[in-house]
Amino acid sequence: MAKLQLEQFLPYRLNRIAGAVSQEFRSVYGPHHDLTIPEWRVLATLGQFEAMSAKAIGLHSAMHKTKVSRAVRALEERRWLRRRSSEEDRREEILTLTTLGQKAYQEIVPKALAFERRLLDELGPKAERLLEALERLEIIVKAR
Amino acid sequence: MAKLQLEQFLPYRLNRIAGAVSQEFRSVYGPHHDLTIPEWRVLATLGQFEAMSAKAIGLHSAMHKTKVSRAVRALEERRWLRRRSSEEDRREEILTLTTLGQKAYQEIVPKALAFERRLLDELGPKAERLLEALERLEIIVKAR
DNA sequence: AATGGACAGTTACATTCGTGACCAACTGTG
DNA sequence: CACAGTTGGTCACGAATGTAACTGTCCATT
Repeated sequence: MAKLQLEQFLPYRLNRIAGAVSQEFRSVYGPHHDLTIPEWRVLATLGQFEAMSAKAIGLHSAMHKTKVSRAVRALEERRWLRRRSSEEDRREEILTLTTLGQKAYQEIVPKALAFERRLLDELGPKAERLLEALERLEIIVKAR
Repeated sequence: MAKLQLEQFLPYRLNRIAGAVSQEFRSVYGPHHDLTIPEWRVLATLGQFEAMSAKAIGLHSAMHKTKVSRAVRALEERRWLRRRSSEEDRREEILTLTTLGQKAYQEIVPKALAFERRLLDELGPKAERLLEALERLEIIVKAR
């Protein structure tokens, strides 16, 4: 009689751990800035690339276009980003962070990096291996 | 000016990969059995432990009690599990798989294990490292 | 230049999910 | 044994998410 130990099963473990890490990470930007995960991803992408369309943000941060659309509107209402329609293609809107948005980004990034470093430090020598394996796993899963 | 590469950022990568793996895995049991993830987890837990309360299932499979409640009802309506109230504590219900549920479990488990093995095989020697690191990471994150 | 298909982004609708209130049953303290 | 607090499970509600339809724009073909 075949059995499976759920707590050892890779898809389950990945989900569980990813959820726990995200939850923890949320306590980095949550209390001070009250961001959702989609909003954080949009902020992070715009902080990284300066100007970008919603479509491109979705591609880069692996989010559905409606998710991006809502996160963008939320950040816009917060005056953290601005949109202007593109010259070349008036269907798309070029999004950029406002000064306020940049300030928030600059506040959060060091905390985010510190959070990540703390995790990796606690992992010690296993950290390097984890990152390598994740890289490979990402490629494997993408290739389907 | 501090920057952060979202695509390299650990919480994001974990989420992304976990989601992709789950998505892929869903194609193992999805088409034939049309299960949601919570339903799969309940099934897997009962298949593993024979008899269990909803509370215990939630603890073991890391699900909110309402999620468990709904998944249990769905499986019950499908006649995959049965409930009887406990003798010792009449608040709780002891859940067990029906013959039908066991049959489904027996069908899915080999596919699930094959799916996992295929992933680990493709990871090659990195697989061992990944599992070790995940184990450690799980402990670290739980300890907060 | 006109038309049809593709595409960026938004909106409406249905589904899923978590929070909090709730009920029934247990447990401990007096 | 009475009462207060706790616990297992469900339900109602609001928030978040995905699917599908829709609007406006672009572009290829005629």
